Amino acid sequence: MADTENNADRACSIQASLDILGDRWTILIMRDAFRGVRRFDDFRRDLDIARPVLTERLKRLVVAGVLERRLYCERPPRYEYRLTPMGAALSPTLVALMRWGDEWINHDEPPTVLVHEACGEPLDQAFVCWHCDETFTQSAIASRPGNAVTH
Amino acid sequence: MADTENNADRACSIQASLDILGDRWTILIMRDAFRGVRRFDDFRRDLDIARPVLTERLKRLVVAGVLERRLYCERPPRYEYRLTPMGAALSPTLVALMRWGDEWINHDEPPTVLVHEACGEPLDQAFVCWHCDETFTQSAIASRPGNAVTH
DNA sequence: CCGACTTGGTTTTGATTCCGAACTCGCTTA
DNA sequence: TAAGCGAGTTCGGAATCAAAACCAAGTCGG
Repeated sequence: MADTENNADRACSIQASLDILGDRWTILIMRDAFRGVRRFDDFRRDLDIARPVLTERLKRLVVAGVLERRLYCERPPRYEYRLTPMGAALSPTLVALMRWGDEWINHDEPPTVLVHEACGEPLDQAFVCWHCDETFTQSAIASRPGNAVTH
Repeated sequence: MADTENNADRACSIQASLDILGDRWTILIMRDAFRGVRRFDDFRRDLDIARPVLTERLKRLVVAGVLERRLYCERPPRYEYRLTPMGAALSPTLVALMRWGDEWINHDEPPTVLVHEACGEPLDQAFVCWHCDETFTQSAIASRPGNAVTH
């Protein structure tokens, strides 16, 4: 391996994700989308974001395939922004962020609790090894290069 | 509740987390910290980030309690930045981001795979209901206000 | 039929923030 | 003595941001 290599060059899915999500507003826009916000002005009011910035961010998210721009009224033409499956797949990321904030910043007063729909009890996020059929929140985790890299 | 209320005002742990992590560089800095990067110039080279920006970000992360600035050499004085427990607790967030990038951007060639240290098999991230003793990756999830908010 | 209002933007105009390059400081090594 | 290194600080100029005004297409109230 060349010694000029650095992690920024190396393919990294965190980097790739942040190329789409990595600015001050985008993750908050996605959070709102999860909460059911769909319309331009609702995003704008809710986030208190400047219009041109919101316009640009929504466009980028649509291009990235995370939101879909859909006509919901023909005359006058009105558009709404909805989560695509790719966007909906962000839920573990947002949940992880929320739980981290709950635990380390808002400590004893989590503003929102996620519950198992079937039983109504609070739920947790964890790592699972389907092979060992084991669940753990601690980090008994190692990493190795994927199939794109030979080791 | 006042109708001027919006989600930005409302206490939100995602918002709180992003107040610490929410700019173009911070999450990448944390990723590097997880990979074992500790020194100023290593971060700088690895991320190709401007020095003043890195200085400011590291300071903020130390103030936030996510990194610890530790003297590792007395003469000349040299400091390194290490994850605190609060910082280490970000691993589920970073894993979620990585897996999302794996699945939706890098599709068939995940650059890095996480494995269960005990058995070496790939591991997954999921939601768990300890009450029902059930694990699921799909979203059978509802949310309700936490104890800080009356509904 | 006229004017006010709504949604979903675009344009324009300063104020921040960012980046690159050069400089500093304390110390080590040749 | 000079050169080099780690860890920053100090400058401009460039990109980005926010606030406010403007626009367009339609709707509603009187």
